[in-house]
Amino acid sequence: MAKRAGTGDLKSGNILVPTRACDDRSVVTPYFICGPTASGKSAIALEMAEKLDGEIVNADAFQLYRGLEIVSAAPSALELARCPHHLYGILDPTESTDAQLYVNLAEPVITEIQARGKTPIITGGSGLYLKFLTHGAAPLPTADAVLRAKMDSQTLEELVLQLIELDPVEASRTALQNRRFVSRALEICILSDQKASDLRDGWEAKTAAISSNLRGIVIQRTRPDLHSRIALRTKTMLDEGAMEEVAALVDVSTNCEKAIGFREIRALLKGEIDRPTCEELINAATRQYAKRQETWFRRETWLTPQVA
RNA sequence: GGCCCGAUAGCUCAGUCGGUAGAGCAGUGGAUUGAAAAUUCACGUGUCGGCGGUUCAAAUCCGUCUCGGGCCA
Repeated sequence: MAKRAGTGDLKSGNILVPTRACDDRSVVTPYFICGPTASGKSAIALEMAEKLDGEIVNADAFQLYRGLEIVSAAPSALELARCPHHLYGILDPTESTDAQLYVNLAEPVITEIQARGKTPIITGGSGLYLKFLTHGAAPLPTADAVLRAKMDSQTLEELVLQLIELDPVEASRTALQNRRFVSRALEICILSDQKASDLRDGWEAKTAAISSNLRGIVIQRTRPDLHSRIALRTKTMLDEGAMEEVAALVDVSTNCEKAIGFREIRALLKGEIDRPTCEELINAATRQYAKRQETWFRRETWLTPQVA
């Protein structure tokens, strides 16, 4: 395992690449394949796996789930057979997950692949998960379900006032209209009994140098191309069992039920909407998601754009 | 053929007493460190169906034509 010097208490994001200092050639640098949904990451990942003698590691928040294969557009059995795949269908739909949990799952898998002398091909579109994996997590307390439930019952204004009182600096940096961001900042203050602004402060500087040692691509397509691929995929999903899949998912975590298509297909199953409406709702949600992903990956300048 | 209703942003529609128009959705751009397929911010010029007319001024009133939808023949 290569440990980067000078990253201090960074828990992760520093074990994946050889350090420049020792230039450890025995560690195989992972290869990242990113891009918006429906851009064709899986196909390229398979190609790369064959070219680089690699194994594929999932970086998609919803393909982690078992029983959500069709809706989450996970690799098919045929694709899975072409090379070793990791972290697909490993969570129960009743479970929740988060970025740190993902890293905890992914890091051992990646180092193990490296230990076998194979190339980890990390592919997926969950920007935050990838960011945690590549750049590590700030030393912050983990989410607390009880506290979150309590905060969910408060108005945004109440939360904002509390944050301003506990940590005015963090409040000034936070988008105060964004309930998620406000409650997370507040949660950090309450759980750690420290200021979120202090805890987050040094972190960004520490991660600044990491990008230069990462390698990977971000797949780019024109919007019309991407939109037509999305429409085709939605149609295929619905034609090939997405309704049965959702019907079978009775007990799901609130996390899991946020999968695009889940609510829409449930409404279709209940007869609240018709098939064309369902398809269009899924398409629109997917297009919007793809746009957000493009915005996210645009900032990951270490990724080499690859026009598909 | 006669009568009635409608025609306004890509879509669905609002628009008061005449003062040249604005919502939702879609779309575009941004943010983003433990819910992220989440959450959130910003962005609205369009022959107001066409042509005439009245008026200082027409999406708005009048006439007429076109296209929908309905009712009566």
